[in-house]
Amino acid sequence: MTEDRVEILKNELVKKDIRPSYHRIKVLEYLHAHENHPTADEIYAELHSQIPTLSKTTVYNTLNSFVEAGLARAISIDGVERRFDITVIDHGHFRCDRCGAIINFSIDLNALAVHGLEGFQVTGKNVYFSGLCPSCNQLQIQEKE
Amino acid sequence: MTEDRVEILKNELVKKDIRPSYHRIKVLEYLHAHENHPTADEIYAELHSQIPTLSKTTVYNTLNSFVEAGLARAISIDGVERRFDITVIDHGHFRCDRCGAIINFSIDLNALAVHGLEGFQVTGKNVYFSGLCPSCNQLQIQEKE
DNA sequence: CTCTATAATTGTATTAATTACAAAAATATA
DNA sequence: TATATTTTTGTAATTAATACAATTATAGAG
Ligand SMILES: [Mn+2]
Ligand SMILES: [Mn+2]
Ligand SMILES: [Zn+2]
Ligand SMILES: [Zn+2]
Repeated sequence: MTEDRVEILKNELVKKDIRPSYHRIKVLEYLHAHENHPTADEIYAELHSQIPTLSKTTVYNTLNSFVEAGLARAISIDGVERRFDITVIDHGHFRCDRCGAIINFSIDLNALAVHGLEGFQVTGKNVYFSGLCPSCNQLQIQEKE
Repeated sequence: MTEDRVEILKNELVKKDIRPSYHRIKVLEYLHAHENHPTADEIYAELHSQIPTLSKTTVYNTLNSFVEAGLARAISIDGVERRFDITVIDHGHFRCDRCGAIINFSIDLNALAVHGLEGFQVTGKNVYFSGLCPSCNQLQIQEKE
């Protein structure tokens, strides 16, 4: 990890009024390096192997503060565990029912016609699709033969 | 509960290949009477007061079988607990960050332009919005004064 | 109707994600 | 340097949901 890379991460935190502690930088770095929607536990497992003193509570606290500050977003597509995503711009999430993979897709939410939310202040939008990813779809077809 | 009402509920279950046991009819009846997206625990609490022998496991089993059969849908908008909805036709869900109310809204999902899911088989679609409902929005404004 | 196989239900134990909280360590400020 | 504040730790608690074996109810055969 180069010095200026750390500076960029620090700056990202400071801009959101989050003090750039060592652990917070590490969590943020992890999120940038793993955009496949990791769980808190996956983040902890990886970072704990590098930083043996790291506590799981710190990982949870850090992730929650990131979400609250709008630096990351939490997605709860399967209802079992929350996952974290450093990409906060609007996009949808597809979850494969078979292999569990979570894949981004692009959507134009502004084009979505909505009725019944007159007078509501909408601040968050999540679109979750589910089904079978291409490879699992193939496997499913082969099994039926 | 009139006799023919029970017959209609029974028929609804049989059509989905679910045997119409007493408990299952009661859970289905509850879902029709409470379309405000109850949790498994809320359903259990109410039915348990009428049927003291009812087990929570039965409520969970029943709800899961309803979802699997496409008779109801599960929504996990807050990431904490699953909620159940007897309305399976496409609609979005708004959750108020302040009072926790979950409100339906109508959407035209077919009009939603999606890119990045070529080759995927999409079988489920969920749209979750969040923010402030009209009354909570008013309260929020008043507090800031 | 009686017997038996199958399905449904119960109740308890267990799992697992997340939070609560107080003590300890680190950091910033005077 | 001394003190106040923030961060982190570690453990305990919470809680939604599932696992599973025992019990009860139901349906079909004879
Ligand atoms: Mn994403
Ligand atoms: Mn609904
Ligand atoms: Zn897959
Ligand atoms: Zn509200």
